[in-house]
Amino acid sequence: MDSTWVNTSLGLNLVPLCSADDHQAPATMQHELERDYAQFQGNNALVKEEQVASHHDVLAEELNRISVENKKLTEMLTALCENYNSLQSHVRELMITKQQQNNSSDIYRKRKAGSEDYNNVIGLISPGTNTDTCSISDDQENSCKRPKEHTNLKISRVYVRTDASDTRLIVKDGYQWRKYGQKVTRDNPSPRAYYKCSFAPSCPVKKKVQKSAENPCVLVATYEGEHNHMHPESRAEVTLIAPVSPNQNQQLITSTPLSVSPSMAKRSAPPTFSCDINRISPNTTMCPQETEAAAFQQFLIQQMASSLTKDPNFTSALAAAISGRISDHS
DNA sequence: CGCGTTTGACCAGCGC
DNA sequence: GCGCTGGTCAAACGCG
Repeated sequence: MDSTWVNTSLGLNLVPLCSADDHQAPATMQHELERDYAQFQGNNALVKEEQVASHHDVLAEELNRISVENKKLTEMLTALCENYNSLQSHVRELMITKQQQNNSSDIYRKRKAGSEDYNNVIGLISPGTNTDTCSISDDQENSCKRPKEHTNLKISRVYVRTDASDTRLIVKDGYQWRKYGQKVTRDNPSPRAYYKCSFAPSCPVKKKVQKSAENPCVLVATYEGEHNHMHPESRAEVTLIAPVSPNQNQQLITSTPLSVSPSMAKRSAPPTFSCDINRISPNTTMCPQETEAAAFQQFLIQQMASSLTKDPNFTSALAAAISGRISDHS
């Protein structure tokens, strides 16, 4: 990796340090400067050459030190990129493994397998409560649906973080939904709510919302079908809703389809995730695919930042660089 | 009064 | 065939 673009300057913009004892009157300081200048003029030419040579040595030493520091930072950046790539490939392998398991197993013909899959995905993407939410597109889940009714149904899931105490099964995604049923399922104490898209009478999209069995702070919204109409709002509410709001304590972050979907498998190249951070802010207009991509990028960035701060080599090198800068100026 | 929600009943698929 | 389960329907209800 080319290191020339890496700015090794810490940008501290330090002024020459002086001790507390040096707070002298300006007149005194000027007097000392004049005395030093007189001494300087009094030196012979040999002394001047020695001083220039000494100064040159100092500069050369400084240059070497910066070069070493630059090299060290470049190595760390390279290692970071390698870790990022390995993490990405690991996630991809997990997705492929899961897809293969789905293909090879008949359990997804069973109805209950669908809800088990919910929990598996949650455990895979957010093993703890530290992560927010994500979604996957899952065309393959068709296999666990009634084959006569759902032949070309597009199914996607969105995970929404909410209050565990919030019993409302509401996921704001900008569309208009009409609730037509609620059911308590066998493997989850939380009821499942059934919604139909009510924006267009002929819209076939349905939505199921249920709290995760493992993490009651997570709402799982399953979308079936595709809308045959435009989004009802130009500014969709598929947004991150600030948790400070007491009534709408929801944080919806979706991710790039992690995919288990045949559509993903058809792609010529595996999905890649750039390092651009698209901060999801309130009232951001984003389609579900865009929010998924942005959220997954953010998830990866958080993972990278977390691993960086936990890396003792990185923190020690950073501390050394800062202290080196300070000592140089003092 | 219109619209959305609630909730018990009903239907269909699946396993035993 | 029976029971279990998920999904859907529709009457009752509440709210603005």
